Amino acid sequence: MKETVKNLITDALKRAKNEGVLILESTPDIVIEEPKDEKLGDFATTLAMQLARPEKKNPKLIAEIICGFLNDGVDLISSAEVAGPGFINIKMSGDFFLNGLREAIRLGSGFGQSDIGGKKKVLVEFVSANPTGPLHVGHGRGAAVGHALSCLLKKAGYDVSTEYYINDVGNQMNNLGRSTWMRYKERLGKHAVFPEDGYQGDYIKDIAQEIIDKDGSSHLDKKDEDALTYFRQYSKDSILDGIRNDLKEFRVEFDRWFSEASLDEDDSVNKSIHWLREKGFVYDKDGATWVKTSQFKDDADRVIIKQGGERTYFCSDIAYHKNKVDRGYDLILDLWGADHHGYVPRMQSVLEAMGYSQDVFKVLLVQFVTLKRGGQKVSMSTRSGEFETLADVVAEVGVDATRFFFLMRSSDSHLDFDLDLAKKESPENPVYYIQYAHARVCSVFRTAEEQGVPAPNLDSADLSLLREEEEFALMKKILTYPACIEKSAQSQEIHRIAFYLQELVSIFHSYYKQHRVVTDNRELTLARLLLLDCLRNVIASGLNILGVSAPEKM
RNA sequence: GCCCCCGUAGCUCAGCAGGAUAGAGCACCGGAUUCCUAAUCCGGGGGCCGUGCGUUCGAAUCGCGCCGGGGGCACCA
Repeated sequence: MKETVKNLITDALKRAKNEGVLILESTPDIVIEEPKDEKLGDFATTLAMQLARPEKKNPKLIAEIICGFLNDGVDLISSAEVAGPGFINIKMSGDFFLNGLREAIRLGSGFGQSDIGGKKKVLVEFVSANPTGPLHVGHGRGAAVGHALSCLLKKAGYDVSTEYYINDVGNQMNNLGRSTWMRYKERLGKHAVFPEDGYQGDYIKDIAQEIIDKDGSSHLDKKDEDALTYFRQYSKDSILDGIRNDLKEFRVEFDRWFSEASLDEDDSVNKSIHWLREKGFVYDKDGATWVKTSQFKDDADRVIIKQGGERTYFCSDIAYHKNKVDRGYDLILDLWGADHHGYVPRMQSVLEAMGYSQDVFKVLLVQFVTLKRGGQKVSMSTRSGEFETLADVVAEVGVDATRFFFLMRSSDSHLDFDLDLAKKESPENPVYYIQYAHARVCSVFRTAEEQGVPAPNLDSADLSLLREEEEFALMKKILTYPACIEKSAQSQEIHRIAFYLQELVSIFHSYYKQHRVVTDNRELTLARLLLLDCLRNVIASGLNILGVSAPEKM
């Protein structure tokens, strides 16, 4: 839409130049904005102010010249006026919006699809919680944001894949295995020393019980080492199944689950270290092996192999990220919890050392979630195992509300998640406000059908019958949907979609109150239905990006 | 000490590739239903945009300092 306006202005500038009224040595970048106050016009540009210097003219005068050309014989513009210090305010004609609406209707559910992504291959990695316990609310936010962002990027024309990285190697897995093993022994009345840094949660006891139910006490005869191998594997699989299931319930699925262990199978961890060593980025000190990240963005070198010969998490992460880049993605997007922010420079540093472009890897930090109940913070201590799991929250407030609450705030802001509010099936709850609009539109269509009004289409309905102010307000908002998609995708800010939907739907509710859609006037009814059909598409499309359902009835 | 995020209405937050009188929801007060869903709509009050300085014709928006809140600074993951 703005593009069209831009073209009209560019055209006006050309004519001004041809007639010698403006010099225009270089074509300026024309920025189209929407005035805060609608009464001023549909669009505005500060172009004249920008041109003041190069043209050596008063901005107001330049604005007047440009307005002259815009007002002269441009059908789509109804008026162009100078305001204030040199703003150009433009009102568009009804046809301009009706044309836009026709195009939106023609595109149907494809409306909003953009190609700014240029089919660039993007890999979005998110959640990637360690398989040592169930997902908590923090992971939930990451899951919702990651998934919604993937949908958004697809809609914006990127070629998106999603991935979950499973840290199924190392100390924590041993710890997990030992924790379950000890709980198992405890339950069977044997002497057991629970590891000091073991996993405390009740889910460990549940897994131990599962094994008892399945295998009885047969593992007691095993050597410690053999038992551990079994308990480690079993616990990991069990927890991972739980995670997969929680995510599925939360409507989040991944294209690929990438196991850290698989990086050993093809020796790629060692290969990465070797490669870095050959290039001189790796050295040995104090019995450990270090990588020279401080040569790049990091403020210290980092250990990749500990004194005991064990690898750090960072070590395999290097191989994993190299693997991701080598798979040919144009952009690697990682969503991390904000507590990992200190980890960003070292990852960037290693990729830089490896000679990859600095633009290929980007981390989005998702800030913390504070759960509130009755105005009180809900404590979330993982150690004691009394944290709120994602599954608990979903069970309490439902998938739609949970997802929406995670997505309605900028992800780099801390989030206060008010459980009482999210749970309410009442007007204070913003999810229902949007969903209700969709249901309402569907209801109008049911009424129309009952009254024998056929489904409208561009041939049967005459859109020029739409003349109400509120109808144009609705059209205008609908038509900014593609721009909203693009801006959200470019800035990777999913909350913009949530805000857009609330604004869009608010205009609809207001329109609905003032004008009846299904009336005796068949022609007008068809035109209004077609407008609402388009609206319904946009709401459904936006909600779909957020992973929130668009109900036909409420 | 260093690093990241945040500070805007009573509360939760938008706005921040500088622009016209700073917005929304909730809460509060007052109204609206013979008719397609009142989970809705309309109206009202409410703001030194944390603070100081700087850049600019113009700053909530950009830069620096300070204050306040959250988080992070492992041979943990």
